[in-house]
Amino acid sequence: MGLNQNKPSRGRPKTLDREHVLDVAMASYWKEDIGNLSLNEICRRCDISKPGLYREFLNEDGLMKAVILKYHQEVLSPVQQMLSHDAPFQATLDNLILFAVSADDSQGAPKGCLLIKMREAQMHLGEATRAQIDLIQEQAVATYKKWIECSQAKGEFTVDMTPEFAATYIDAQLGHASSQLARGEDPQMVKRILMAALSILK
Amino acid sequence: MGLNQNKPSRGRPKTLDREHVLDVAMASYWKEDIGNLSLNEICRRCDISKPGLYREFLNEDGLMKAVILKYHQEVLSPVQQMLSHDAPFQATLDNLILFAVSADDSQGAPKGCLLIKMREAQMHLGEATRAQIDLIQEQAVATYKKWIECSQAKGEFTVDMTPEFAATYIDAQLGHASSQLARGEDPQMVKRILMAALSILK
DNA sequence: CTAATTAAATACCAGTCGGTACAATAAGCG
DNA sequence: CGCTTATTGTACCGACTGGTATTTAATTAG
Repeated sequence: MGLNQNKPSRGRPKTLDREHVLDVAMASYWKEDIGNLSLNEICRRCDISKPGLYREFLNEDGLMKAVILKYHQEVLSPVQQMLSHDAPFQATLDNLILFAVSADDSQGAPKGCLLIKMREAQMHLGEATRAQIDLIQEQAVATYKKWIECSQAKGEFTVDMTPEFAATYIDAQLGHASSQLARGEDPQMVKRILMAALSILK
Repeated sequence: MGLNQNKPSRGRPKTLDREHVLDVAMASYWKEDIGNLSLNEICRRCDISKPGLYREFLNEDGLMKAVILKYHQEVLSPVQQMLSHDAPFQATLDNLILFAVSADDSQGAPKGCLLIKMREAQMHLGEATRAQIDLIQEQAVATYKKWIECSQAKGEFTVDMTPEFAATYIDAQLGHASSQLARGEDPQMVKRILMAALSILK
C-alpha cells in the first residue's frame, strides 16, 4: 500500500493513507446508518486524527463526495460498461437483475447500492455530495436510454414505450430493489418483485 | 381542544395537550428528516418542557409509537376500509393509485406516507416503534390479500398470480411511489411509473 | 548547522443531544 | 388551614458532534 505516487519531497512525510480512509468510510457508510456515522467515528476506525481527515478532505462533504466517486469507479462503472456490449437485450436485462439482487448474505455485509442508499437518505447532504449523486444518477439513466435505443434499433426492444421512460422505469425499479435489500428484505422476494415489474418490458 | 375527558380530580391540573403534541410531532416527522429531529426541538415547537414530554410518552420510542398509531387511525384506516367496499377491482386499484400520488404541492407540505418514510429510515428506531410499524405493515398486506381474493372470487382479478404475491407486489410498488414522492420527484412521473408497474395486474 | 516547509496529534471550542433530579405550583381532601 | 397528590418547568448531567487553534515532529534546502 503505497500512499501516493509523486513525492514533491518537502516537509514531513505523509502517513495518511487516503485510499485506506476511503475504503473504511465507504464500507461504513454502506453498512450502517449514514446519518449517525460521525467523522469522529471514522477517524477512530482509520486510526487517524481529526485534523488529518480535514486536511485531506476539507470537511464531511468532501469525504462523502470522494467516497461516492470511488464507489462509482469501483462498483458502478463495470455495470454501466456491460450496457455497451451488444449482447441481446433480454440477456443484458437478466444480468442487470442478477447484479441488483446479488447479495452477500454474510452478517455485516453491505446490502444494496450505496449510491441509492445515499440518495434515499432523508438527512441533509452537503452540496458537493448531492451534486455528485445527481450527476451519476443522470449518467446512469442516460446510459440506460442509449442501451434501449440500441436494442430498439436491433429490433430486440419492441414494447410501445419511449426509451426515455423505459430508462427511467428501469432505474426506478432497480433503485426500489436496492432499497428493499438494504432494508433487509428477502432477496428471493426482491428478485420476484423486480422480475415482475420489469416483465412489462418484454 | 379539551385536553382530556375524565378528571380523577386530584393534584395539579394537567395543561399538556397530548393530541396537540402528537399533531406537531406527526407533522414534523412527516415533513423533515426524522433522524435529525430532536425531542428538544419538538418540545420547543409544542411549547412544553422536556420532563413533560417524558412523563406523557416515557421516551422517544413511546412518542414515535404514539405518532404512528395516530397516523394509522387518521390517515391509513380510511384507505384500508375502501378495500372492503365491493367496488370493481380496477376502480379500487385506480383509487389506490390516486391516493398514493395525491400530493399537496404547496411548500412544506408532507410528501408520501409517514409510515413508509419511517420504515425506510436508516436510523435506529426504538423497539415499540419498530414493532408498531411491522404490525401495521402486516395488516396492510393482509388487507390487500383479502381484497384480491375477493376480487378473484368475483372474477375481476384473473391474472395468474397468487393473491399473496399480488398483495406483496402492490404494497411494494405503493411504497416505492411514496418513497419517490418523499424524495421530491415529479408526481406525474411517479404516477406513470406506478401505473406501469401495476399494469401487470390487468 | 539553521530555516523553511509540511504533516502530525493533542486539546480544545460552542452547540446539541437524550434523559433526569428537584423544587415550585396547583388542585382536592380532611 | 395543612396534607396529599399530581404536574409543572428550571437547571443540570455526561456524551457526543463538526470543526479548529496550536504545538510538535519530520523532512529538505541552503
